[in-house]
Amino acid sequence: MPRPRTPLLDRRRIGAAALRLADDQGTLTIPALARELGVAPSALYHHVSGRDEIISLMREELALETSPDAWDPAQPWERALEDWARSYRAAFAGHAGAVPLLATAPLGEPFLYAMYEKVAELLLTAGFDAHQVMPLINAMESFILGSALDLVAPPVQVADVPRETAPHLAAALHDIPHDHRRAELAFDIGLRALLTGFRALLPT
Amino acid sequence: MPRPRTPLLDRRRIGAAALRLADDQGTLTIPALARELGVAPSALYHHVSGRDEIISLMREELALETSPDAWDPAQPWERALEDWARSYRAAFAGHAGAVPLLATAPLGEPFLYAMYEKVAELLLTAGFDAHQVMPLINAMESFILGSALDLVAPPVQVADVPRETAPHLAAALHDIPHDHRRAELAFDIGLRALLTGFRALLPT
DNA sequence: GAACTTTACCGAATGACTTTCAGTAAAACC
DNA sequence: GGTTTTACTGAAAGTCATTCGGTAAAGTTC
Repeated sequence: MPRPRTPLLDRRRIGAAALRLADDQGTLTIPALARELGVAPSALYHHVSGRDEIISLMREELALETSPDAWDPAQPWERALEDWARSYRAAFAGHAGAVPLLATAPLGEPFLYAMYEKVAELLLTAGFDAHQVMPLINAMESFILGSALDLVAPPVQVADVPRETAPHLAAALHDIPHDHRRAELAFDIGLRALLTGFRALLPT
Repeated sequence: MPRPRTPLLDRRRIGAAALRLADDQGTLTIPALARELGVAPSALYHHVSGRDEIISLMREELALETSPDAWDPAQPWERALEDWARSYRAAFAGHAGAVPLLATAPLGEPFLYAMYEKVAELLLTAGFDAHQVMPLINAMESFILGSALDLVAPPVQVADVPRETAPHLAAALHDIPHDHRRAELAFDIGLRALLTGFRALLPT
């Protein structure tokens, strides 16, 4: 009830607990988060302005958890870009339950600028036109974010598709896995296509 | 208070009003939706099972509003696929405020099967391997959905980027518009890259 | 066309949620 | 040692989604 001997909360702990909670519950509520942290709900408001800021802290935590050496800008640009995209998506995939929460109040935050800088340098030194760099980064990010959402999307169920009215769809669905590999297949083919398309933009 | 002479509600009206409301308010609440429709909040529950179903109706309404002849499968596959992607994204862009709501409980609904069937036929007759078709569709969809979210994402502000610590990012941000054209540039370059990459998958 | 059933709404109530604010006592500072 | 700051609690306000019993019109059956 009084001030505790040693602080129970800080922004880092709040973000981490929120991410953990959202990941396995699929939702984030202040009472549940407070319970997880062993404090009263109102205590949180001495550290953050509200729920939205907690979600921002979750993204920050996600970024901190992602190892910064997951990709190396010194490699050939295609390989480096691919590694970046994969590690970015893997960060989301590691907290699939929280993806809907993280995806919707999107990514304009200053702590991402270091990442953008690294990718921008990569693309500029690879020879891309300066005017193309941000659109390229944004396109990649859109694909990655969309793929993260796809990860938690309900798959098209083969059984639901009437073979008479949708024969081509039924054929395309044949042998497609229904677990996480479905989304991975889509991510793989899309990522490779993007990289191929990007390469074609380079001056020869 | 009694039963009205003529019904005030049906699922179509609910979906349309919800989409309109979410689009310009950015949020969807049952009381606000009921007010928009001129009924008590509880009246809605005689037509839908709950808020989630209303969101599903919003997507259905979005699909209905999208003109089905926006793209023609009889055209060359690259052109047809591009038109499909553009009309798909345009549907989201026409209700940008509702995108966060529509994006998160995604697209596994039966009323989309007709669209999938059309695209599947397109890709199969174009000569793509049957095993590639669903991954290709999913990848496209992820990119489109991510691009729709990007539409409402706060852009990286050039002013926030310190030129000393992020020189390449600052260079890449030079001359990049801050309005909707930013997202369009990214969508354009990404879409073209995907199409180029897809073409490379075809057997010669 | 009268009795019955069904339908489409209202109003009130419940429980969960976010957020605010006035205490409170320990910590930190001088 | 006294004052101020800090980090919490507890209660309360306001909103939301959802449920349920009531009501009178619409539809249905004979």
